[in-house]
Amino acid sequence: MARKKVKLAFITNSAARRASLRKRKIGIIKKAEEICTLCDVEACAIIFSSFENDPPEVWPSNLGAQNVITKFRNMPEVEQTKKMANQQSFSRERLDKSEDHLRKQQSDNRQKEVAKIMYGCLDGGDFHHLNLHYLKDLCWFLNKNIKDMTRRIELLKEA
Amino acid sequence: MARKKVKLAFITNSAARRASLRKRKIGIIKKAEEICTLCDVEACAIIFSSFENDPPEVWPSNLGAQNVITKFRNMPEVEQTKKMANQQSFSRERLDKSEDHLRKQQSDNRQKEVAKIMYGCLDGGDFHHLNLHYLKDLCWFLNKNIKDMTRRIELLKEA
DNA sequence: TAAACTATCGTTAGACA
DNA sequence: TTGTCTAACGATAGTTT
Repeated sequence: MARKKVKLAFITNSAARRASLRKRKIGIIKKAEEICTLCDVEACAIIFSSFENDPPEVWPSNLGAQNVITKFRNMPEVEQTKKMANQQSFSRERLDKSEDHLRKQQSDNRQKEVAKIMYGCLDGGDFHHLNLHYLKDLCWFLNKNIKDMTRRIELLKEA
Repeated sequence: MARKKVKLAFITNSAARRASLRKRKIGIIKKAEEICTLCDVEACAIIFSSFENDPPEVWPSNLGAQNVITKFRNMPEVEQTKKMANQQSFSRERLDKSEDHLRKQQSDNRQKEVAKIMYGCLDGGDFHHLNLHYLKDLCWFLNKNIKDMTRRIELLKEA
């Protein structure tokens, strides 16, 4: 995309690949932030580097991503795949049941986690000892709440 | 980004917002495909439209995303958040336990789902009755297997 | 509404520090 | 290795179908 039209294929040179990955990860996340701001969507992105001990890039934060994932999993996907081959209907039914159970547990876990964080905030604790990972989550969570509250204030103003 | 430098804020005009969302979703997914091809990463993206009955954009496919999500959830996130405030250690411990249980179930479900699809393939069934959603999943799954096999062949050649 | 178009803005490959 | 620079490539806002 610069100085030369790049061929869309695996970059064999691992230093160049690493450099490209680093830049493009930043690019994608910027795009994600833009679409979020401009169009007010809920979204998440997870990128696992192929370089073994790199941590995955998780956007907008660990917690933020998990929230979107939960919403995604709670979708009625079942409706879309229900009309599959009859021969598969039995195992499909068992799977659906197991998935429903899983989804319920996920919702419960999410609620517990969110509550825990909220309590942590309300405790008026000192957050200096928390690591970056957790702070990123917390930041996302607070931003989300501010956004929701702003929206509710706007609605009240209109009424 | 064209004809005019756009202000990075919520687009109040809903027709314009919708148009922007449509274009930018395509853009992001293209970027995701590129980073995947160039740098060989495992990644997924989920975008929920704020327009109510739009289905969410899920890339690379429903199944593909779920696979990445499972990998993400199986990460030792616990390690990163373990050293939180002591006052929270008890609920944290309970949560960890519950999360571990959840992860195990997710892995199990994933395995069942993948097996189900594989069996469907091996049955030599007719896929014409399947909907686009499921075909996208299947396509992703087969591509993944081809990629893995190609890699194994390359390794064998070297040896 | 959604395509197609295209001028303009944004991204990034390659070179260097 | 990562950060900065910038020419060239790519994405997209606004406009027209």
